Amino acid sequence: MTPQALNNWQSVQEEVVRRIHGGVWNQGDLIPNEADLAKEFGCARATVNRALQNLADSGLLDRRRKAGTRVATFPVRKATLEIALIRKEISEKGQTYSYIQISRKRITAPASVAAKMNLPQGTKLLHIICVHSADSKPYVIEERWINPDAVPAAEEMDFSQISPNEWLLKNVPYSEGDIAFSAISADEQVADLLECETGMGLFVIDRSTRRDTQAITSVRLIFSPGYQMVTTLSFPF
Amino acid sequence: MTPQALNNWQSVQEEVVRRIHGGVWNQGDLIPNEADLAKEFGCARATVNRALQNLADSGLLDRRRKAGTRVATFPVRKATLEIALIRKEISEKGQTYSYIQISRKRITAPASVAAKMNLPQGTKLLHIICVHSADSKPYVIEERWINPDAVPAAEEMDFSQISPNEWLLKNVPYSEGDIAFSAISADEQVADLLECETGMGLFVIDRSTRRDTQAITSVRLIFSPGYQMVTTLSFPF
DNA sequence: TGTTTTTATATGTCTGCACATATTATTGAG
DNA sequence: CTCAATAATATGTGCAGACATATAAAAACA
Repeated sequence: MTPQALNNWQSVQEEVVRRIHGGVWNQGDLIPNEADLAKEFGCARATVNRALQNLADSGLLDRRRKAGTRVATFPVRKATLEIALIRKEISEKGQTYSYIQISRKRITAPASVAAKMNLPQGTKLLHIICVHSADSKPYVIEERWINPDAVPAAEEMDFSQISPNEWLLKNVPYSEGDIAFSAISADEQVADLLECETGMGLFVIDRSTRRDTQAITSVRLIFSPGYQMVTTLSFPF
Repeated sequence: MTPQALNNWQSVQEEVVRRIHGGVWNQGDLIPNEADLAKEFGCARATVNRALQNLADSGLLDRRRKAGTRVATFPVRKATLEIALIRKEISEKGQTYSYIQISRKRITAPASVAAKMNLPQGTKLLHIICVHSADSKPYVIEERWINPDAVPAAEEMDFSQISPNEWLLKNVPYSEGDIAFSAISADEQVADLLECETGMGLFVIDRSTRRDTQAITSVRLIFSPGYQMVTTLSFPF
């Protein structure tokens, strides 16, 4: 029985994964080159290339020109997190979204914020604190700093109806930035806003975005106790 | 001056991003089809295809057969986290890695763990608690559950020298799984192990991995106060 | 008019070929 | 024997053309 030709990149990828799982090719092993695999699988080299490239992207293989392709020794797992609009995240869980603005000021940025946004000390920024709720229970605090030089329209914007999170995503899309995940203990103010006890461990996301090196905004999201951000450790197959 | 042909997928991608940034194409807009763009850019359709497909992967475009390609309305940001070996993570920061095992037992899995691992109530699991340190300061607690049915070799393994984290990655690679990020408050035992105060908010990663639906292991990583997991919100350009 | 079938179209992907490029291995000069 | 120039090789990517596939839109039907 002649084996069925693997003539699409998914089946080639599956076969390669199968060989790695099955121990045919072990960690660190050099696997045959694309041309040979193409001949063996009965497909074009481009098809093998796409499959192997995809596996390399997901960390299962290491490829280098001339050196060839080998099975990664400590395959780095990659988890992809989708950072969605808070309103969407809540309504997709089937919960009712609501939102209130707590405060809005135009103040001098604290040194830590200025540093993170790469702005000179003493820069005045728009500072907004608001709370997003799901089914009337506090879900997350949004503490937002906006650079009015980058987003002049923000100064006249009324954030009592639409959150900075949503407004910025619609009006200043396609920015790049850093994101950090950590934990803090709830101080009195935070505990009050989230209706929890002081000292509770809370999940925090810090994000700062820019566009062409100009700082746009920096935000700290403090989630209610028990919040989990979930995803899958995806390996291809 | 006739424009230089965009005859590689990266430059096509850049041009498309430029047009979106520049407002030539706005959120929700239908952009020209691949054949037309290829003609305009002076390259093959396959080249345009690769560029647009890549942008769709990163969430900037929505594509559907026959319906065409449009600019995503609320572009979902994707952050990719690389989940590395703890020892590697520490030594790559230039810190000295050390490791101690705190306890090792073979006990009945608590209901919560059994549920998460999709195992029947009352299953006996290998339970290991250990601490990874950086420059002699506690870095993270690893609380590990291993299913001996899936990994028989683990039962005879001595985890006082090599951590389960490292051993499993080497011996049961290529598994798939879930991962969740959250925060807890340090209880007395945790505070003791991490040499911090009780009640501190701590960053937590819960991970459970399986292979072909068979549960392999479940782990909770509890990080020292102040730990941040950092990455970039990548948009292509 | 409402529903099903057909058709047209944009993306998805394969093939075979060519050339580009990074990097290892070999060769040659000193 | 050491170091630099050169060749060899595996991956990276481009091209033109073809067919596959999903699906929106049009046509046919009840």
